[in-house]
Amino acid sequence: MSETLEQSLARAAPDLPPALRAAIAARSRRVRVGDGYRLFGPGDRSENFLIPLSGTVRVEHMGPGGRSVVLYRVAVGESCVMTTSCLLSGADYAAYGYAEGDVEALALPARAFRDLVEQDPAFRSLALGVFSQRIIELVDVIDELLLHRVDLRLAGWLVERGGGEATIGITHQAIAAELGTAREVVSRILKEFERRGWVGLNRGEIRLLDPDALGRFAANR
Amino acid sequence: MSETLEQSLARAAPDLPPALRAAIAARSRRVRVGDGYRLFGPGDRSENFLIPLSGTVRVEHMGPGGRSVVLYRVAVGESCVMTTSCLLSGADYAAYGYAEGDVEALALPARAFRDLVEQDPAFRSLALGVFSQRIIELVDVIDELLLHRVDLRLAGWLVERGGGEATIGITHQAIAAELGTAREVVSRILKEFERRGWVGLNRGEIRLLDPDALGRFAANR
DNA sequence: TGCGCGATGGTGACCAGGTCACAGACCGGC
DNA sequence: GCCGGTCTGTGACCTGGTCACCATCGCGCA
Repeated sequence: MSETLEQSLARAAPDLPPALRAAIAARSRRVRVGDGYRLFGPGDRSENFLIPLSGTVRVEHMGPGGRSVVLYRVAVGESCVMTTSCLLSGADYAAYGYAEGDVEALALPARAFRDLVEQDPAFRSLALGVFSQRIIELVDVIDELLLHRVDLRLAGWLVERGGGEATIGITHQAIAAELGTAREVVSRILKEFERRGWVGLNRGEIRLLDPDALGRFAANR
Repeated sequence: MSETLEQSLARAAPDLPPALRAAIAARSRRVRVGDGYRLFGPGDRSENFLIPLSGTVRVEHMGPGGRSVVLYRVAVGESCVMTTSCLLSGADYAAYGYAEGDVEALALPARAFRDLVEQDPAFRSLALGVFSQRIIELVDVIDELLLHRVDLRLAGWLVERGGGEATIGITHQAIAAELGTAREVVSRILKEFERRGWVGLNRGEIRLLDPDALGRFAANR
């Protein structure tokens, strides 16, 4: 891959103005990590504005008891603002970022971020848009946690995550982290779904036998 | 009160550069509402960037079942970004804003907000800072909700809210909304605190008899 | 003054979900 | 084929949320 940063960015974020892509590429470095790699976490001081070129970044919060929730995902061409936020507000990180799939990303240093905000109107609206988006997503997470009824949420999550595919490869523990609940709860509910014939269970995988029934069940919320 | 908007803003936000204060004041209108007034809510289309001059604005999220949580408070000189966020990201409101105390505020229309972001570096950093701050606060709320142990959280909340005062005037229902739990739960726990001699209860008020004990209890988290 | 009504608080019964403890199943490497 | 770690299943138990209902208070008003 002898592609320049700018070319990579053009593929990942074709909507950005070319001048902005050039400006970002000029001050970023390329980061490549494998599936599951921890890109950032509490205590790190590597304040970068991350822009995935391939793969996504899962941003999780971990509470004191070790339980965690997925706050949001950073898709290709979007950007993660957690680190930037903490930098700007002076607070410490409250989140971990993990690679999902092999991730290639641009890392724009905090200094360059500030400069671009000053100089480039398109970058400003990009940054503000991303911040807004994250705020909305966080409120959605809060809504989910308040609403609970884990069985309904799990059913909905399965259908959404399945996205037409017949099988989902994931552990119960990982699902628990997605939903902000405990592993045992996920196991119990999945077992119940299996009894009803909605899913088939194997180690590390879930077969969706009746996505429609799951969808209807989830819609009872 | 024949004070100009600019003078009011100078009192509320003395740290802002005078030129920025003038620019904000020039395009804002003054809003005055009484305690408890609903400043915004889902479905409204009055996109304003609110800057309280006196009183604070409580931003609450309400879930489908009618249960609510306080997301954050906007203090004097700060600003609420919920409406702005929704505007920028195209999503619908997920929150209500209520006046706490008699609130006087500047309302800066969305259009003016965008213009100021473009033109004024100080306003840009103000806006980005506020967004960052809110993100951190939302993650804190998520942390609290995950951690639960409502009795510990309630004890901590009482001490913090009391702030040295001997009495807090508030209903159990309102406390439940603060913590994102149910009224009955608050009543039960407060009753237990009363049995232990930590608080005294009267309709609409809570006397803190032993804040130290409450503090120690909360610290067990 | 006393009546009525809405807001507030108290309580018991019950269910959902989280925690703890532990066992069994599976999987890869040696 | 054995052994370790990882993943899953399950029962016992506790906390918290929901529901139903009543008691009490404050206040306006006949």
